[in-house]
Amino acid sequence: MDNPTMARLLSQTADLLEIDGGDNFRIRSYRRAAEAAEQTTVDLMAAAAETARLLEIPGIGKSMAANLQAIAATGTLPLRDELLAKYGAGLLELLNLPGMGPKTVALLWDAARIASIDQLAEAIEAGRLAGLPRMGDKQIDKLRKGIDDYRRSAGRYRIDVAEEAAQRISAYLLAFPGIDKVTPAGSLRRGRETAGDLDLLLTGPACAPENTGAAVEHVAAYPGIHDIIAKGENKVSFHLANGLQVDVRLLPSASYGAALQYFTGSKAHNVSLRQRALKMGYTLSEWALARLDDESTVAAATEEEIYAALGMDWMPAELRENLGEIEAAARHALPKLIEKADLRGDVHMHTTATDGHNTIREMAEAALACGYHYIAITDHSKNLAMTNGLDEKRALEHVQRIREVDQQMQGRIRVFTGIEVDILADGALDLDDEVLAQMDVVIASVHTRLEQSREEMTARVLRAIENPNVRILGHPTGRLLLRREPFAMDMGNVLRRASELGVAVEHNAAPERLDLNDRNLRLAKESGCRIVMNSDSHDARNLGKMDYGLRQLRRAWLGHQDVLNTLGAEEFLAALRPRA
DNA sequence: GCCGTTTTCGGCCCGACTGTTTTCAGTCG
Repeated sequence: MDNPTMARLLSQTADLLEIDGGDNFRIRSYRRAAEAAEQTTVDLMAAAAETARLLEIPGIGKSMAANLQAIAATGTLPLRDELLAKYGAGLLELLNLPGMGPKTVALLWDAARIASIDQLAEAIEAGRLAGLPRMGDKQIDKLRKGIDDYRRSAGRYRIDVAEEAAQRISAYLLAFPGIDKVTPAGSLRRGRETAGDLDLLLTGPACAPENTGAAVEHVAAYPGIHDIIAKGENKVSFHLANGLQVDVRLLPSASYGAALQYFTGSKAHNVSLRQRALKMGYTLSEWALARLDDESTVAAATEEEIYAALGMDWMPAELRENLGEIEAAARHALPKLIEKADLRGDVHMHTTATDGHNTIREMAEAALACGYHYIAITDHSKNLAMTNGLDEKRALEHVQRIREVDQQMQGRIRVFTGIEVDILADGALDLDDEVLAQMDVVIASVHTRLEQSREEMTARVLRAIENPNVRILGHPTGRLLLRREPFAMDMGNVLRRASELGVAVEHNAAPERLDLNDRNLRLAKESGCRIVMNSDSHDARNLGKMDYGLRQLRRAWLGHQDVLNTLGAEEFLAALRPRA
């Protein structure tokens, strides 16, 4: 069982306890433990053998350690099983409906023995909800609509989808006189891979308190709105046609910093920050940091002054996940994170020889325009027949052409030879070693989805990187690559071995790829594994588009020195595992 | 149930919006 699955069991137990009317602080502990299990780079299955290792994780105490050990040993948690037996599994699904919290779930259960979304839908149609406390016509309509929406899909949205929506809505809002600035907050600002909703903050004269009426009406008139969820004096919430929820907030400029801090989150970061504020005699809200005694404002206009008043350095939004950044900011020891200008090369791209849209020369010119010092051309190998993958003979001819273009560029940019080979089911590569030995950069990637077990998949990749020609492990987790679940691998083992062998691990920059998630990137950093950030471009226009991948690197606290292609051309080649 | 600038007990984050409440509970972020 992996960490996210264990985290889910704890989180469900918290939900069930809440429905059951359990102690709020005990419930919070289960929530906190679930978050800890989700975030930690410790492999909980392995750590379950040693209680001390579990206790080192913040949020895990004696009882939670015992719970994790029970899960590791039996695959289930007794308390959760007990509560599920009492209420049934459908109850947890009810919590997914908008406006449906534990109190309402408990009410529906107590009053009407409703324990699933289907039963709720049936009860609504049969009119059995009328007359229950807090169940007026509007509430029932809201539930009916919520069930429809939930069945239609919901879930989280890829970050580029949210960003595009943010840009369109911003352009509309900025056209209104008196709205000066639109700032996206929330997961979009923190650079997460997905966003559950979109938070937009508005400032300007039209957003001054007591004077927001016209601006609110303008927001509510946005042509892309599917339906309005809520509309107040300083907030409008709505759904777009694709189901994405947008929360627009109108703010006085005096409290812009407090609001930006607050709505950027994450929730865990904010909770910690407010606890810190309380200890210092302050209270922090979305309006201001204020004194507890006389309620006078200490800081509110900018994030910088709020963090400063709390004795901390300002930090980039990507770090705000309550993973130690608050302590680091208080010690004035925040890391200097990698930036776009630090990247000097891109060593994964395709050309017209296989499934790319541009020639070698065109890719080189485009990379030069991006300010890169070097690239590697890494077309597909023969196993990917659908891409016209290169066999041994064509691969050697291609190498020759790459070297010619390298000459033609006259040192303005270096063009390295390379190839992206496929890792076969048994861990062998699909091209001969003599050919691979000709390449500056050999990226080994898993492309085919085989129904292999976690152990088989791990063994397959471990064998592939033993090949001395392999210099970079590509698509290490295959995330979203096949639009299904990522490859299930023992990433801890793979990253550790890659580090020992000097094989670098690729992090793909495209929003639909993002090969390594936050946890795996942190794991790579802890393993001493070198990361290479590539675009995997199939089109010259995508070469410089590294923004999404960069934000993931920053979220994992990676700095310039942690990413291999921040080095110059010759240093980069020298730092890779020596060629066979 | 966790944790320690309140340190082994006694605390544990804050405000807006909604609906149905005649003064507030529940949900959400």
